[in-house]
Amino acid sequence: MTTIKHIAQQAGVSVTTVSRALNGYSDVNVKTREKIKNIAKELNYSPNSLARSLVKNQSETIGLLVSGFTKESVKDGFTVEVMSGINNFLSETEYDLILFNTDSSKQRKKTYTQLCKERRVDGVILQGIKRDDPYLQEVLDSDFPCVFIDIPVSSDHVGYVSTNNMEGAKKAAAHLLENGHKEVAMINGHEQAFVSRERLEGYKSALKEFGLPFKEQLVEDGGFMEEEAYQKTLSLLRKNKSIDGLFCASDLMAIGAMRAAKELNIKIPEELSIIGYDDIPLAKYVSPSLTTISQDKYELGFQSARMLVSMLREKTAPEQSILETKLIKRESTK
Amino acid sequence: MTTIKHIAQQAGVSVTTVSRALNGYSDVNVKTREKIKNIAKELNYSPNSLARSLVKNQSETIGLLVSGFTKESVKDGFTVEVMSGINNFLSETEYDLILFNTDSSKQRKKTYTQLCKERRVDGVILQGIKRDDPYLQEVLDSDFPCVFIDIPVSSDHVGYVSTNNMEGAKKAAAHLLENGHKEVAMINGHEQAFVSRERLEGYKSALKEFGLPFKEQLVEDGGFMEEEAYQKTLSLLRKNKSIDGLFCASDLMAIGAMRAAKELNIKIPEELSIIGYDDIPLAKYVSPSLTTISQDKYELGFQSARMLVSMLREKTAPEQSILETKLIKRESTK
DNA sequence: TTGAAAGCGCTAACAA
DNA sequence: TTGTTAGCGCTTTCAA
Repeated sequence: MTTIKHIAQQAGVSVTTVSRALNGYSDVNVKTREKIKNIAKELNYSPNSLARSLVKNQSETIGLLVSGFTKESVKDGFTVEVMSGINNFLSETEYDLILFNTDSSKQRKKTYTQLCKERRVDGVILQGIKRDDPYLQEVLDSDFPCVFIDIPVSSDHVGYVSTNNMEGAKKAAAHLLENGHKEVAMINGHEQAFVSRERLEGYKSALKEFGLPFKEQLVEDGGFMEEEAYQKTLSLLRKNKSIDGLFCASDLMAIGAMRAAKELNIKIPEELSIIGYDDIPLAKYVSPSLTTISQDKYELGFQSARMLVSMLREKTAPEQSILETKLIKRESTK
Repeated sequence: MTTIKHIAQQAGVSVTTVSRALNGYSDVNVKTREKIKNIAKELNYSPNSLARSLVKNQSETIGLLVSGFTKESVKDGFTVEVMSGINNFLSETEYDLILFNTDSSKQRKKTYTQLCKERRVDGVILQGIKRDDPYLQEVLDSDFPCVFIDIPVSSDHVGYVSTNNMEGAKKAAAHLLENGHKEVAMINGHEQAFVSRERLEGYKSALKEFGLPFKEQLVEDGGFMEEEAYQKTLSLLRKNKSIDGLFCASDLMAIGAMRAAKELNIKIPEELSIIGYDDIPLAKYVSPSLTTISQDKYELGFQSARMLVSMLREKTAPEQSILETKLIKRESTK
């Protein structure tokens, strides 16, 4: 493999000059530069980014820590769309993405920060980490430039991008209440998700606005999983015959809920309106198609990458960015 | 940031000894090792993988070149599932994944091989590259250990994993023909996809087996896109009223085709049977649910990672691995 | 405009 | 069992 040493030899100059010529420094003779560039091309030279990173002490890589990249959770295209946004922004920069799998056994031995430190990534994007994740604090304690997705935590080196979950959930519940539903239940995600807390607040807030009491027994956690939501909905509907509206904190769970309703011969939306959250690709295609709160997953990724790169390049302070949601009316609600 | 130098100082030994102790070499005194390990922990030491890679001339990273990681193509979860398989295998190894975006403008300046060479990746997995991609040859000409997904090309440093597209397509067409369909059309992908050729062959082969002639005018390319398939199906059905079966080379296209049929008030499957290819998550949920040929996308990724790692670690020869497909009977075919 | 020299953090002969 | 030395490929002072 060709190195600048080889080029220097061929060109009869020092490695310093080669380095300068190839990196576009101005203080090098035009002819020398041309000569060097030609030789480099001839020799099919590729700079060794490892060597460069080592001396410059920056790797031009960004670490991506995602959970939810498992076989099962591929279905709700959430993580992918986020990644697609990140990827698209980064593709216009000098940074490459290095993917760390947080579900691996490797991860259990090496903490997130260890992984990042070893690879000397310049910054990190985190998505899908739970509130009780033991390593979350570690990341905060480190001094890695970080952007969290959907984790409203920040410090001098940590920013986040999220959507307005509280408003979104409120919109969802309000949509049902506006249309005359009186007994609106909720299938939430799980205790350890930041967004779940916020969405619960939104739901409560809507109830309050419509002068309805919050009833504990109408809220269940579905763990963001279709099957679990199906089970919970089943028991919810069996126990509370008067439920006429159901807000699910994810589309996948809403799909599970729809299945439960069908099984109980409850007509959607005539007897029960169901509204989801996320607007995943599936939502449009299920039958009846799913009314939902759309969040811009691509933008979530795109913005987090943008923020991180800005922190790295322009030394800007981390921000707290909140994206808005949108109600998408389809067939599953009256 | 702590280095082995610091540790060496603290421990009163040479850096060599530290290196050996930390890397688990046997020729180091137990007490010295313990001492060094303790100091390392105390100082919160993290090895610098860049330095190590530089000297060892291997980076323990695998490059992933995917196309189809754009905002639009997220819908058919194909790429994601493949990535999930790759990721899952690699998470049990020492390798990390570095993601190169092939749709970027950066890519136009730097070829795939350049990206890989600069980052000194140990091997590469390629997916979604077209036959006419100018860089494909370059990869072949290089000496990077490579595994292609769905590109049946191999050499002494290139293996591939694919599914039996010919058989799969044949199964699809045969499924329609067996059930009495006489005029079976096909919406294929595009000219530049390896799999499209093979699937066309499978389709022809089934026709032949059932003693039916191949009719050029019954085959159109839908570019693997829902919208395009919708358009093509529309014109196909308008021109050929006798079509009673349709084989689409991807589920997404089949979904587009279903929409076209609905628009023309053609009943599925009573008047027209439609069969897809891939078995993406959507397939089960559309209405009527889509009969399709399932390919194991996760396995595609998993196996390619497995092969590559085996090539890297055990210096095994690249293989040609072909996975089988499975007919999934649902409601869209009689 | 160019080069010599030092060094980024690590590994690996080789010698002791 | 340990240390000395050289070197991976590059950038960056500093001096010429």
